[in-house]
Amino acid sequence: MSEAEASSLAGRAIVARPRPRNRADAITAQIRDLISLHGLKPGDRLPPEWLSEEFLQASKGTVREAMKALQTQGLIRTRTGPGGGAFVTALSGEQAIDLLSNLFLFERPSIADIYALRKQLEPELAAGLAGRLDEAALEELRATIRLYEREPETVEEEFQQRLSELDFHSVLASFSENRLLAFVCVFLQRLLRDMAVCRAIYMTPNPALRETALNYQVQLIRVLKAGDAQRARELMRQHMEEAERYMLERAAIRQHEQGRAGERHHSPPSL
Amino acid sequence: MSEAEASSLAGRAIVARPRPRNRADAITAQIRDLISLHGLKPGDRLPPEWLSEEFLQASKGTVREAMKALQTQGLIRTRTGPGGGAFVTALSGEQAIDLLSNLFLFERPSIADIYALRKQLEPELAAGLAGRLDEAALEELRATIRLYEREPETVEEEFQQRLSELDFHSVLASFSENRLLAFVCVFLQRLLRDMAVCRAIYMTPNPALRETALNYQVQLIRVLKAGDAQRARELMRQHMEEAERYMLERAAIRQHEQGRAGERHHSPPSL
DNA sequence: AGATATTTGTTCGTATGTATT
DNA sequence: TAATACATACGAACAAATATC
Repeated sequence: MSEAEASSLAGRAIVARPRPRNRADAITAQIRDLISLHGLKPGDRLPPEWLSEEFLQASKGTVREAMKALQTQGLIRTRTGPGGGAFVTALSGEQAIDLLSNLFLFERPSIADIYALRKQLEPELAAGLAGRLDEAALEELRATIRLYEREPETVEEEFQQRLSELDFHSVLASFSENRLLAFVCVFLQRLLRDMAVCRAIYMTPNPALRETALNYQVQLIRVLKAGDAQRARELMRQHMEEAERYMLERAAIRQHEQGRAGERHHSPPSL
Repeated sequence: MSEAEASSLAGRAIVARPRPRNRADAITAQIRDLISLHGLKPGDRLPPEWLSEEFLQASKGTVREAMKALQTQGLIRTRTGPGGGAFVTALSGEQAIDLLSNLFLFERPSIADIYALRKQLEPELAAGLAGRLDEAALEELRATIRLYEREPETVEEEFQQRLSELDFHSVLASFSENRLLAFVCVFLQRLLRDMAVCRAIYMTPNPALRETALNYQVQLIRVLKAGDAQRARELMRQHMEEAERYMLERAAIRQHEQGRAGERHHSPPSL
């Protein structure tokens, strides 16, 4: 069986598209199909005739609406002026995370939920990087560490340092050859960042944790350079477990304090 | 420090929004902020005055464009008729996966990439479910298995059975209390489904694999019912490793065959 | 540097469709 | 059934951005 046959068969079997609710949605699907059918790649310009009112049998406003949908899906971007028009783009990781962040807007995962994944994935990420980082990459990691090397003086600085600590993990992820793994890790970090509880926790000074985290990361850079995958995995695993323990503990204390105060802060979701 | 202070501080520190490229984008952001600020929840109706041309200082078409963006982000849905309008919704898992699928459209992850995550996550998922499934859930799993119990007779049936096999994992995920973990697992399954290579592999008959997969899943249901988390984890780990081994092996064979034939099928991305 | 052509972005008025009461 | 309140769609004109000559 050829690739094409397989593709069409699978396509028939899998994609059960919902009936479009209006003209704009139908056009969105139509243009997506055209892109797919013609194998357009990022950077390619959409032929203007595909977007013409005559071809689509819709007015300019409706077509614009469809384009806006494709745009927010990260599939195209438009440019004005001569030679402008709609161009195929690849959805960026950041944009994808922004879109995904809406998924857990109203029903946030718990700290334990997030760490259940981090504990599994970040060690693998670290292990996969052992012996594969060049000097420039190592230096970038060291530079990130330097941002929280010194004792913080203000609450704001404390907070910024914690964010940089998370950044360390993002930078690490960015070096992974497994884009999928990197993406999920960065997404998990972003979820942590955005959680109100975590943000509050991040602002409570904790010199001891800072010290040990720093220690982990210095060690990690060393074993990554040495190419010891097993040791890197183990280090990260310990780091994750310690971090989770700390976060859960602080969250419990906070909840207890708030319970005593009798206050119920239903903080609005941060979009 | 209060929750509100923490939130605003963090907000300032984290969200560095790119300047909107046009009026519609600005309105999109503005409305999102209004929803967030007023703590609107799924089901709530957006006050019509927020969408009025006077308030937003924009025309109908532009406002509509902004609404279309919010709609494709899964944040609102609109209803016609009296009492209709724009309503806040929670982004559904399916819609989120659809949005995410665009991320790896042009640069697909490899089978190894996907299994690097599946191997870590699915065993945890299984372990977390041990002893927590009621009879209805167990029955749903058994029903899924029945779909590929019998020997397939046609290629199409073979293919459908493989999809049902993947469905087993989706159903399993749907029972998890960790929505985040469930989401990532289902997304990984979807990535596998959509890969052209996998679809081709799925169509090559393999009675032995079907048999062992079935065996794994029957055993898994048993230990889940018995509440043996450790055994569930181990079973799933083995199943994942075996599945990966098989997929990689078949992919290598396929590539070899195609190399001999001298053909290069650049299959268009399936949107 | 400045005029010009091309293409997206925005507006306004109007008309039609659709679901509730 | 009819009136109502809302979304959806159209089209012509105008504004803004940007590449080319």
